[in-house]
Amino acid sequence: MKRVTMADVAKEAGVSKSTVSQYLNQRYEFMGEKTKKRIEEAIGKLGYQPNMVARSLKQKSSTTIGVIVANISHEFSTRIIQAIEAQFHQADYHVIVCNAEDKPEKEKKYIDMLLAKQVDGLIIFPTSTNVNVYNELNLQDFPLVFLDRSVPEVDVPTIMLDNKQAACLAVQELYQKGYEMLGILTNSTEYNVTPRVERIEGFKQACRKYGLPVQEKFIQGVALENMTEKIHSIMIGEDPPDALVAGNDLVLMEILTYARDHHLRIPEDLAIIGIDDISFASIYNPAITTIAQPVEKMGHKAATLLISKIAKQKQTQDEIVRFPATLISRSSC
Amino acid sequence: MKRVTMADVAKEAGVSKSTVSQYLNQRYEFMGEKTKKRIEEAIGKLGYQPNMVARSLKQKSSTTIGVIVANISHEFSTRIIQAIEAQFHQADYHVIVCNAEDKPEKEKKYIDMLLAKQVDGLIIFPTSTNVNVYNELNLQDFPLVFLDRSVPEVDVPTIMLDNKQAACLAVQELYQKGYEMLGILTNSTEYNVTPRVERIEGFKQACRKYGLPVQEKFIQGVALENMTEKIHSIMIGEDPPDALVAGNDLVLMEILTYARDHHLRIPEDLAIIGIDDISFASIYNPAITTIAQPVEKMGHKAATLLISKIAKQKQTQDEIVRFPATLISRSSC
DNA sequence: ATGAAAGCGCTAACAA
DNA sequence: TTGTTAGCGCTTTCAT
Repeated sequence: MKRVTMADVAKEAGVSKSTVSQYLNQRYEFMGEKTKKRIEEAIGKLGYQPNMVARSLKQKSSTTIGVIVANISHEFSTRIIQAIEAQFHQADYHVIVCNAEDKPEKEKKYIDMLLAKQVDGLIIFPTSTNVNVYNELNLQDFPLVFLDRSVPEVDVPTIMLDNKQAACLAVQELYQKGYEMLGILTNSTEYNVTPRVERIEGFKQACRKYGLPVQEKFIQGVALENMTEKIHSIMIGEDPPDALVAGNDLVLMEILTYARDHHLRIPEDLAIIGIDDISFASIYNPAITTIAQPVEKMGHKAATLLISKIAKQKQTQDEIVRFPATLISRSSC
Repeated sequence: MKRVTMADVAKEAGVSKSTVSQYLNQRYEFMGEKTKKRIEEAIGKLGYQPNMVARSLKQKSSTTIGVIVANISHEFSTRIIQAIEAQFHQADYHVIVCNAEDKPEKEKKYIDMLLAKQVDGLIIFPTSTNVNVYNELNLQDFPLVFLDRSVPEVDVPTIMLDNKQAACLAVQELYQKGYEMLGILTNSTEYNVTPRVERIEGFKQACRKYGLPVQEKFIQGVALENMTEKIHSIMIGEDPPDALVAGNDLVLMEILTYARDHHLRIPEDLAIIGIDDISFASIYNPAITTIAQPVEKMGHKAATLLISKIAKQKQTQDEIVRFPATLISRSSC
């Protein structure tokens, strides 16, 4: 497994390394046709492959960026990563994806590793606890973009859903369908994760707007492990809600599982709307109404934003870009 | 954004670069306590972060491996990638994931890019058309492992499902539930993609074993775009099958969508078993029986195998490791 | 116990 | 038009 280097090509072609380098970097301007041809042949004959590591060392750019996702198990995460990857692939960048599993220490560790690998930029779904780390990066003018969540203390361009509007859309739909006592369930709000907090807030605002009662006991941010239990306590109480908003795909699964296990008919016994349009919502029986994030657009935007930051094109950047959610109305409510 | 180098640390600590390097690589043996302390302090003070690119250039190892997945849109792909990533993370490797989108040219391009980046190894879901490329890698003793699909012409360790057994399991379950006319649908078999071909083969063998009729018209490998049409032609024909095996998750979605649109009751009008246990199968109404791949085990095995290959520990390696599928029986059939 | 120096494969002035 | 040379930041003999 011996690698062919530029020197080998140079020797084979009877020219110097620099000439080969010129050739590889398309600086043909002052290059003789015959030289070009000979280098071309030498490369072909030896099966030369440039060594990006050496190139990176010199150029101080790895044409690689890192994505640190808070939790890969949401369909939203994998889908937006695909969109991001597609965009960077076009720009000839590679993407290293890291899953922080909602753990700030892991996030920190990944940031360090990625920086050590000289990535040219970072897209982070921030856990909020590493504020000093983010600020440090920012101070050094390191290309950084936040996704999905915002960190008020840090001045970094952020791509996220208009969460309040999303929750509002859900409430509106339920209101219009005639439901009167709504609830919303999200993952734990312990760490003030933006989407959860904002969706709950939007939910409340919308309820007030439509004159619906706001029952705190039906508005819960609770860890997934305890979700079933929480749902149960809500549903067996006096005057249970007639409609529930699922804060994300995983919560939706919990609710559907509960509904099935307890023979709740959807939407007769309980109407459901899920925030995040997941693949099976449309084929579920009955089809589940959802609030969709414009995932591709968001991934695309995050990627192009980072690319432009890397290119130092200090183009005017809105600090936070909020994308609108759309309602995908189906039979479940 | 000025990076601190080893030279800076050396100066700050009043020692030479080599000593700092020793320190970083834990070669403390002959190092004075005071020197150690001073280097430690200098690193802390300057906030030094080693440059992995420089290190990689010297060491000829990037502590990065590449995974080229044939098609990321299968839940199987994303889940097994997670398992692989988890394993490499433990070994302090980074993983670059590339999606070949079932296109051999893209696969080839990714292989070249990853090699240029000096990845230490590759896990590939092979498209079969790049046989010469695989052989070249193999010839050079480049650490390579195949996943999900085998390539007969190439002698590379391969981790895959025991596809025949999987299909057999599906048929057995349907047979035992009393179904008599079975069919199986997979993605296009045009390129002889191992799982599709083998699942069909296993299906046929099992049907014969149980004395069930083998109707070629109910055994189809067809592109996803044309799946609905194909299902329709099968179901409206004379004596349609009373049970269908879905070759993978995407096919299952197609069948379920069709069933819903045409008001086929499951399992009364049509029983269904899906190969690949996807998250929503259990909460579907009715719950869908599936054949599960031991995804985590497979990812783990692929990763450890590659790691051991990288470590040149020429441990005895079975050329192809086939993992058994398991039946997850639910109400749908 | 620590330092000097060579070199990994490439790029980019600057010479020629 | 092409070659010479000096690094990029690190590791690793080999001296000292």
